Amino acid sequence: MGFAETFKALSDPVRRDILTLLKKGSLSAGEIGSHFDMTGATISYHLSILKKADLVFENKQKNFIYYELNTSVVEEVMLWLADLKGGNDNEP
Amino acid sequence: MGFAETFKALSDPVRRDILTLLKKGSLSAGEIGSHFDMTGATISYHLSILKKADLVFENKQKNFIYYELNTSVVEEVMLWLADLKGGNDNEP
DNA sequence: AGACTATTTAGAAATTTCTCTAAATACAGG
DNA sequence: CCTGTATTTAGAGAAATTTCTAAATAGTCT
Repeated sequence: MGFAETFKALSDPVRRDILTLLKKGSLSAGEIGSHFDMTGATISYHLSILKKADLVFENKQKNFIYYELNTSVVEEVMLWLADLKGGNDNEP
Repeated sequence: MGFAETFKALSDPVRRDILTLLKKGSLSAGEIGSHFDMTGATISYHLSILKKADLVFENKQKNFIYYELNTSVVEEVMLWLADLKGGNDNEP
């Protein structure tokens, strides 16, 4: 719930690739994992970081867990950057 | 020159604070350092990372080095995020 | 040139991050 | 209930990051 966690989450290439994958729609942990050359445990670790940063949320169905992009947090990060760039001094 | 470096650079709170400081205008390394409770060497390390990520550029004057925010890279990051969020599939 | 100031570089220690293997949990379906 | 599949948790090792102190550069000014 702070930018710290969000930016940290975005700082890893694997996690950014996961988010890009999720752009087209929700995917199960296994489906996500199949795009990478790493164990499911490692993917699970990355997903947990994205989840803690609120960049994704999960959706249990059967015994699959589907992950979905949380665009509202992406938007918050964009606002932070816009403020940095814009130099508008009216952000609290 | 890649997002990897840029996001990594943005992932540290000290470096984000430096960028926020630079929002109001350019500052010398020493002036930046005076806002933090760390040695000048550590600030220099953070500045080098921001510089490698092209998030700031430097400007020598007398024997001071002034650092300035590079808003164009901030904009590139915003575009990446906009694409992620928007799901507009027209980005090359 | 010499002294002084500003900043960076080098090396080392503490901490954090990423990845793996192995084991645990959760749940579905016969 | 038992077996099988999907995912997470725990523990450990390797690699990267952050910070410090001490020393090196670079440039100014008398």
